Amino acid sequence: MSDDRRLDVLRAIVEDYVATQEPVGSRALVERHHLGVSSATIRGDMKVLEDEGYLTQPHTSAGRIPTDKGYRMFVDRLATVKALSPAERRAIERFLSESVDVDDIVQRSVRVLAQLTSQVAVVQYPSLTRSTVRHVELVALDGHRVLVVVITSSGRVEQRTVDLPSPLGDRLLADLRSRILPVVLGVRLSDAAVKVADLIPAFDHEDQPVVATVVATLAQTFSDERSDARIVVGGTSNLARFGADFDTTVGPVLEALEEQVVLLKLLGEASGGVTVRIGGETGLDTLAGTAVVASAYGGDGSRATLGTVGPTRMDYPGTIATVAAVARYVGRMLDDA
Amino acid sequence: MSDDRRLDVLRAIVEDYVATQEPVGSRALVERHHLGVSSATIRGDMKVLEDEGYLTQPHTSAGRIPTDKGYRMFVDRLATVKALSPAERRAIERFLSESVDVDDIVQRSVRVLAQLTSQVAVVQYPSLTRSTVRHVELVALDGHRVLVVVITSSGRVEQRTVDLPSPLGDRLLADLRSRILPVVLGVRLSDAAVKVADLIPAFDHEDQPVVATVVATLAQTFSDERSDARIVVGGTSNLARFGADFDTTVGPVLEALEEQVVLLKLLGEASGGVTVRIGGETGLDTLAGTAVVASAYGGDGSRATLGTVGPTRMDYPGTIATVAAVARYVGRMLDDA
DNA sequence: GACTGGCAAACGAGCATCGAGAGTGCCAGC
DNA sequence: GCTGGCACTCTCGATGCTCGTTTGCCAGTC
Repeated sequence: MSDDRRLDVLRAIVEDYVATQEPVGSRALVERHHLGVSSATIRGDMKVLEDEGYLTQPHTSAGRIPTDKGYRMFVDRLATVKALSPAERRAIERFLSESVDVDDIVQRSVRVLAQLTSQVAVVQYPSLTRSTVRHVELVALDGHRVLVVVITSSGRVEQRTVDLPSPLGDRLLADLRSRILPVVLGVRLSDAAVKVADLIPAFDHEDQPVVATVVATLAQTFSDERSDARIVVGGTSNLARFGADFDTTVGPVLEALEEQVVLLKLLGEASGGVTVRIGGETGLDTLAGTAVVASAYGGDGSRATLGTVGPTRMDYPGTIATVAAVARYVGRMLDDA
Repeated sequence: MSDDRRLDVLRAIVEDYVATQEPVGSRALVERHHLGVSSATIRGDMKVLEDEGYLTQPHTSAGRIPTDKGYRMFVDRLATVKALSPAERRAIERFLSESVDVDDIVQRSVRVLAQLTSQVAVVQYPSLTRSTVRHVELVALDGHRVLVVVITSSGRVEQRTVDLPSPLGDRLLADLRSRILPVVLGVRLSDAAVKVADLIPAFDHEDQPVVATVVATLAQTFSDERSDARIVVGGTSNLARFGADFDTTVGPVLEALEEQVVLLKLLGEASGGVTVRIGGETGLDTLAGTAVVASAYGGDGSRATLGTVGPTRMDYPGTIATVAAVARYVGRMLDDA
């Protein structure tokens, strides 16, 4: 028995099922794809594929549909890479190139991704921890409060208000500013937090409480967890494609999309290229039937993850190509900026 | 015939229908509410109410459900104001009071609103146009680019990068900064744009092109439309309560929630207190069956709108109370900050 | 005059039945 | 190793039935 043909059958089934959303039977298969054999032979192959766990049937008298394992095999060994059409390429490039700032880039990537894949798009904000400090500003609001603003090399601006234990004079504020800047400029955020802390002893003893308060907030801003966890979701109306049943499919997905923590777990730590997680591989039981296609983007200064969430029965080659392309463009834009 | 009783009947029907989600018949009505009359009498009243357009029946042998007009009447004249439970009050106050900045406030209000109402929550970012300039910072990135940062009285930070036509020296940058600040500090954003433009002639003729570029960006940042239109949505998984049918109910709502323009229209210009829009009153045909409860929040410095989107068969008194309470707290927090 | 009890009529929801159609699994034969 | 053929299984849609709910109305009562 030819192993090759069995894999061809698996590929054909995945492709047909993705296209029609209906279980595919042996007859339909031989009609659509010109495999050189009869339906009976295909039936034999299908049986073997089912025994090996790549296919399953919803019920006896229906065709077969791929299992998660089947999709996995398809993605790993069977799918042929689909190049993006020039039109899509241009669409991505043009739309993203109009962005005016980081917020805008993220916003636009979500839109493009959702639009092109017809799935739910998820984009994580560029990570701060690896980027460096470009500027720090301290603004006195009134006697008792100071606004701390940190601008990073990735173009993000973080601000925080500090309530002071005692008033902070203009002289001290200027002093603070002039001492902080040279120490942190161009330094990685993760390291900057430590460096500013070292400054405290250099101030007059009586000023130290106030200075410490400001510095603490500054350090907190540097190592801000929230911004790292910030994620934007779009294209939720594409959930319509998931399936009719709200309670078992769409509901759980919507819930997952609202939880930052869950989302982060979903995107996972994409290492190099595009990562595909199918069904149980997402690590979330409630998301059976969904798959995640994710990719890291950006250089060292702004590394983070972006991707799509869709039904396991999705167009993997197309989705992978789109995610990869968007990740590439977004990365380029951030590194240029 | 007592008009009062008919209205009681309408109220009872709305309340029962909201509670059970099922058409309510005359018998069930007399059993649950101790109106002092028999079901036959109620039937008569119901008939009249239907003729007047407050009720309708899905089919002949079913009970009645309220029409949009019925809900309208209920909201306007029948609903008794439901005070928030102390627990809810505390929940709102505690959760919101932990916010560290404006982003956080908005984020948290969405969460609270969605949680307490079990509906989709929508919060518009505090408007910038009415707030004033608290600080302006110009940071030289390299010879050819300057980062413009504007901090507003409402605590928002807007930044923009400017590509310069020619290099901008430190001296000129400092000069620019020192001239801009006194002119715009404490001035409304809408007015500040004009004031900075007046500064250009004061500079050396050769410097004017560079200055003009920076000033133009600054003006643009002051009158930034995007931030005004920024809206955060949450609790979409509560759409499960809308109804089973995805294509006709949930889908369109999700689509509407993705479109900023539509959302803005939905929130509308809430004037004083809480505004309720029922069904067609939203002005969007695709959103039949949905109602919007919205309220303006914030003082002059940060006025904007927030609210919830839910099915017309919602707990109006509860939702109205919650929206009002959240709007009040959010407004207070912003005005304090 | 307003309310009540009773009753026929209307209608959807649920259930069982039935036939059509699709697909499988297997076997004997090439 | 592949093929045609055939019995078997199972879902899906249509049909027809019953049951329960609710209405609308009318004659009678307070």
